[in-house]
Amino acid sequence: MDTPDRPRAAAAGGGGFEDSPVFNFINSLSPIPPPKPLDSAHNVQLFKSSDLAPVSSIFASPHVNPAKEYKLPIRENSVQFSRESHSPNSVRTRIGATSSIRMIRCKNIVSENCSITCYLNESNSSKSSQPIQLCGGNAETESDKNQNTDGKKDITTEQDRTDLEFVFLDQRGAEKMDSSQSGNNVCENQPSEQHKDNPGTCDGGYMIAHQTSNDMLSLAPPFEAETQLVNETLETDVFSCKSLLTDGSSDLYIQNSAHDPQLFWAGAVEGSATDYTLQMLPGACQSQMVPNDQNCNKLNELSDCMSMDQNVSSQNLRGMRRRCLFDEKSGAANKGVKNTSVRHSANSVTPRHKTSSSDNNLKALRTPPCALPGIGLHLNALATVPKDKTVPHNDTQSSLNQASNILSDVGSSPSIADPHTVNDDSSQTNMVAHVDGSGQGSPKKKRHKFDNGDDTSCKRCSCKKSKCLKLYCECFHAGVFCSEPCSCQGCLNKPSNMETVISTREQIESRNPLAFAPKVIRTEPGQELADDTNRTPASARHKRGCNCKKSSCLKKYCECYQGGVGCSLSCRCEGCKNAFGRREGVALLSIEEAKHGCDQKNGGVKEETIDNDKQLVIYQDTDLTPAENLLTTPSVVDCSRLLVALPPSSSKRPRSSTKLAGYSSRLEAPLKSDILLSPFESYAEMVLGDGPSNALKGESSPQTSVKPLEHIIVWCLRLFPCLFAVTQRSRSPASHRLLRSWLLSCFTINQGSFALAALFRDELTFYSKVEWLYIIHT
DNA sequence: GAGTTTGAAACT
DNA sequence: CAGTTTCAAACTC
Repeated sequence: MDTPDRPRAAAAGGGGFEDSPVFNFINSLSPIPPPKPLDSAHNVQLFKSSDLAPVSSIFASPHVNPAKEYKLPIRENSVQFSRESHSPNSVRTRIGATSSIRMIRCKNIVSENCSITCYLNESNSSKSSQPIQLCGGNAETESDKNQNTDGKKDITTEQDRTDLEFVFLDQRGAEKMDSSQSGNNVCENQPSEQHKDNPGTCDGGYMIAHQTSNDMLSLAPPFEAETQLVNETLETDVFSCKSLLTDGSSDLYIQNSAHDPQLFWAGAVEGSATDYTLQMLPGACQSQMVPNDQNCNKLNELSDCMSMDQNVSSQNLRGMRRRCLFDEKSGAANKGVKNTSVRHSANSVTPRHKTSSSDNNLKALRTPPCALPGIGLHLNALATVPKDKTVPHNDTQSSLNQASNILSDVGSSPSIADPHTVNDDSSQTNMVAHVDGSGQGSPKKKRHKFDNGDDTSCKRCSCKKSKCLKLYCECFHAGVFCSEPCSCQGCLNKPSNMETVISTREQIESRNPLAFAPKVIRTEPGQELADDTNRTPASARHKRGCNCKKSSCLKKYCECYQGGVGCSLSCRCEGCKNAFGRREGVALLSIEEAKHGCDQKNGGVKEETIDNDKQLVIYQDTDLTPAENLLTTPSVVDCSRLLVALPPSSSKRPRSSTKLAGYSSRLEAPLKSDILLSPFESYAEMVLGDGPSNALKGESSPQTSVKPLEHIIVWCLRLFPCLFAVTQRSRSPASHRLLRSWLLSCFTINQGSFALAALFRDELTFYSKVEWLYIIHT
């Protein structure tokens, strides 16, 4: 394990990427490269073959799914902030995970005197990092340099003076940035007219802060060059979180790449893991900034720094999308709300100014709820959704979901919110719109279903006495700010009360670390949503069991039922009749059957139709067991727990054996795939030392020769090849050390698994483009 | 839409 | 940790 220094082995092109033909090729690509069907297909296939990831979604080419394309604007629009609207409150942010990214729009930053040095990747020509001087507030710059160390303090301090609002964006935010469809520009979402013509031009100034420890950051960049950029940036402290915070003079808004600001808290929905992660991380915040206004041109390139070059190719878009999944999900509700507008402006994004002018309040954010930072919140939450609530899901997108779900499984996540995730898919979009339309006049309940779908979307709570600062409040629980749709009274769950909200969350979390964890954790991500789908339903577990007495676990009072999962041994329910699986251990199938399935060790996924319910029962690959064991309640460990029955609504879903087959292959393939396996092995060896390869191959039971932690790592790597790829590309020994230490620390704390999950998820998300490169290179 | 039921969260 | 109270969602009418 202590071999961080080891050379990244053979895998993926062990050589420096920047030197590789692929790298050169990528750099030479025009910002708006033509789609490459073959590549995408290839990529998809590769991923499918792997356990992980749903590459397909990641790399889905825009062309393939036009609908998605126009979706991006939606999300971005979903949250609209006006400049003026930002509240004077300072927000204390936390980094949900290593890769959490903050995007902050700097008001008039350009006009300010501050000089900011950024290393940007020139989209086309200038490849590597070039320092860019931005004008901002001097104070910022200096403060950054001096104050990097303690972001929190700085932030707090700032509160006093502050005009600043901080929102920590998780990767989603980054994704958004990346998401610039046409131009790779941060500005992508900006008014279409402007941007299309001038990809490089942004009217607004945005600052993107990437919060992570320096080390972590260094890890992140797939390529040395990028890494270097980041590191340099960090070193210079040009944009440390502190600096941003410290600069009281400047108005900072949080915005996503789009003009319309969206607030996302890192790990908003997710569980407590985030917190831990943060704590573990070395404190410095790193940031990348994207300037607003005219300077955007230069700054646009920053986005590249964050996640590969968008320039790279159309594939970037895919990556974007994939990353965007979180957002999209979160934005589901928003979509619904703004759906109409979205349609109208399919291509154009609402200028932030519009919003700003109209909304001065944070409420402007209504559409996109803000995920609360920090404590207990994280992305994992993509959640479980009762089938009936779920929105159709696109295969391609599923990749992320899978990953996230898996993680969430592993960890806790948040999701509370659970359910109702929305996908990028065009179909999804339609669905959302449809729903939305129906919901517009519909009562709160109906709206609820959809809103909940989004992890980060507003839950439309109607709290009266809790002030939306207790778990009773769905919004609070989900880590989002209450917004317009809410009918709460005396609500304190607002950006203006950040401190209160955060402290309250901390309090609650300290009491119960799992408080913000999702009630139901799914093993497989988002697939459950699938409409189209064939997607296998995810298996799910309970964070903690239900305690139903009168509802017989047949109503939504039951968390398990609501989450679309069966009750488990961890439940304390009485008279359980959960349609998704009874507590006694038998869901739709008898335990024996389940065990039989496990024994067969088909590994893959088996699909069975249950005549009675027309539900799908899936046996999950037992390979996952090790990790699950760590993360699961002991009581739930047996094979039966892996059973998942789709909610009744799912019965409608068409089941395509084809896709299922694909899925199964995905699960199985990784082990068999030379392409992926090899890298993993090398990585495993690097990290774990000799011998792990077997574990990776599945030849030996993990427990056999690998220590628990190591085993987990191996498992994670199997699940997230991209992580491997990323780490492998990170040449910095420090990166490896950091990764290792981080993993270790994750497990030293309670719920470390959650943190781990968050870590990996973030890595996955953040580096999706790297993945792409990796695939190509391979 | 109002009232009831329910079970989780909060409190003691 | 158990019992009670509070709370807001789910549900019913």
